[in-house]
Amino acid sequence: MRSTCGTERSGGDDLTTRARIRDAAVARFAREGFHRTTMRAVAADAGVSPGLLIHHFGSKDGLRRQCDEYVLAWFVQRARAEASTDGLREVIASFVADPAATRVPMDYMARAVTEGTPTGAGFIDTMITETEQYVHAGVADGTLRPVDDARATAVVMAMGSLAMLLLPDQIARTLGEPAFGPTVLRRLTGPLLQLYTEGLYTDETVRRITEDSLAALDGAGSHGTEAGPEGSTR
Amino acid sequence: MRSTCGTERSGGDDLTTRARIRDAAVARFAREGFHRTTMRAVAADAGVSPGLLIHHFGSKDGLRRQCDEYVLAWFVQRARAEASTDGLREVIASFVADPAATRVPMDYMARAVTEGTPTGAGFIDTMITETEQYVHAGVADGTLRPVDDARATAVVMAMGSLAMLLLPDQIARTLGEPAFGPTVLRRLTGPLLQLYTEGLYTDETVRRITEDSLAALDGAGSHGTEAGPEGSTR
DNA sequence: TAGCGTACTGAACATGCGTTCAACATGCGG
DNA sequence: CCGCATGTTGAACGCATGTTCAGTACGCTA
Repeated sequence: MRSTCGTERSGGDDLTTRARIRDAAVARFAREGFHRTTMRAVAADAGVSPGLLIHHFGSKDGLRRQCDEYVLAWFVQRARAEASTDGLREVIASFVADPAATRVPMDYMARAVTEGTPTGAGFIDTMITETEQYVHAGVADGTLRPVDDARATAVVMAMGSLAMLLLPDQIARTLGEPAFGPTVLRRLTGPLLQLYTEGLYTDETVRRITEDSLAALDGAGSHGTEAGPEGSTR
Repeated sequence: MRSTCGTERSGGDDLTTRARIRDAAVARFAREGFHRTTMRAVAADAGVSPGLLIHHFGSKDGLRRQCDEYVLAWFVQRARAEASTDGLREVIASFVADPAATRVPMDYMARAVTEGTPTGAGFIDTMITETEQYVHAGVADGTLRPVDDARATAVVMAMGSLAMLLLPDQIARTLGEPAFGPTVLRRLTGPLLQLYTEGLYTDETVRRITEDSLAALDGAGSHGTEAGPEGSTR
C-alpha cells in the first residue's frame, strides 16, 4: 500500500500509475460498461501491462470497487459544492465550459445504476431520501403545496433527474441537439418550471376521472385482488 | 425459412422449437442483458443444443434481431390495445393479475434502451413523438396549458415513464414495496396527478429566480460562451 | 556494494465464449 | 426403396478474457 491512497485528483499529467489506471478504468466503465471493458483495454489506455492492474487492484472486481469509491466521492464533493451559491455557480460554469468532462462520472454512475450494483442502489437511495427531506422542508415553510405521500412525491421528482442521468444522449437526440449540454438543459428548464409551478392540465378533469376509476377498481376488485397481488409468481 | 414466421404467441406449451428458443432468449436478455447471456444458457433454457441456435438464427446477433422484432411487436400491439377503453381495462387487469409477466418485455426494452441499440432508440423516439402529438392536441383543445416548446415538454413528460421502465425495482425498493406492482403504481399516481394539475410550488418564486439567473448567465457569458460549447472536447 | 522490497513486464495458463462441422434422425416426393 | 432437404446433436475449434508467475528494473537502507 502507498501513502498517497485515493486522494489524488485526476487533472494533471503527473499522476500515480495507480491513479492513471483508475482514471482509465473509470472512463472505460463509463463508456462501455463493466462487462464489456477488458483489463487489457484499460491497461493499454493507462500505458501499462495487464499484470499491473492485478498487482494494484487484485482483480477486475477490485478495480471496480476502487472506481466506485472514487466516483461516489466525486458526487459527494459536487453535492457539497452545490450547497453554497458560489459553489453552485462554479459547478454550472464548469459544466458550461466543458460538458463532456462532467459526463464521465455521470455515465459511470448511470452504468452503476442500470447494472444494479450496490453503489448505484445507494446513490438512488440517498438521492430520493434527500429529495424527500426537501419536500418535507418545502411543505413546512410553505414553498411547496402539501402532499399526501412525501416519499412517493420525492420519487416522482427524482425520476426526472434520474432519466437525465441515464439517457442524456437519447434526450439530446430527440431534441435534435448534437450533444447533451447547456442548450439541452436550457430547453428542459422551461417545461420543468412550468410543470412545477402551475402544472399542465387546465382543470381537475383528468385528476377526477383517474381517481374515480381507481376507486371503481377498488370496489370491483375487493373480492380477491385486494392485498398483495405483488410478487405472486416470483 | 418457415411459413410460421414470427406470429406464434408464447402462451401454450406446443411452441415451435424456434419460438421456444426465442422466448428463452428474450427472457435471458431481459434479465441479464445481451452481453452477459450465453448461447449455451439460452439453449439449455429452451432444452436444445447450442448448435441449433446458430442453425435457426445464424448468430447471436441474429437471435437478438429476432427478439427485438418480437418485443417491439408486443409493445405495438399493447399500445393499440390501450387506445380503446375496453382494451385499456384489459391491459390493466392483466397487469394487476400478474405484474411479473409484463415485466419480461418491459425489462427487455429497458435493456435495449440502456445498451443503446437501434431498437431502443426507435422506441424512445416514437414514445416522445407520440407524447408531443398529445401535447399539441391537448393545447389545441384546451386540456393542456399552452406550452413554449412542445417537444421539450414531451421529453419532460416522457422521462417519468422512461424512468419507470428503466428502474422499476429501484423505485419499488425506495418505496419500501416488495416488487413493482399495482401498489407502487397507485402510490405514484397521486403525486403525478397533483404535479400535473396544480404543480408543486405554491407561487412563482422559483420560476422567477431561475429564469432571472439564466438571463444573467446569458448576459455575462455573451463574450465567448454563446454558440456551440457543445462537444468541444469530443 | 550487497540486499531487499516494491513497481512493473510479458509470456503463459485455464476457462468460457461464439461458432463450425460431421454425423444422425426424420419425413416426404419419386 | 432411394434421395434429399430439414431439424437436431454434441464434440471440436479458435479466440478473447481474467489471472498467474517467473523474471527484470530500480530505489532505498545498511
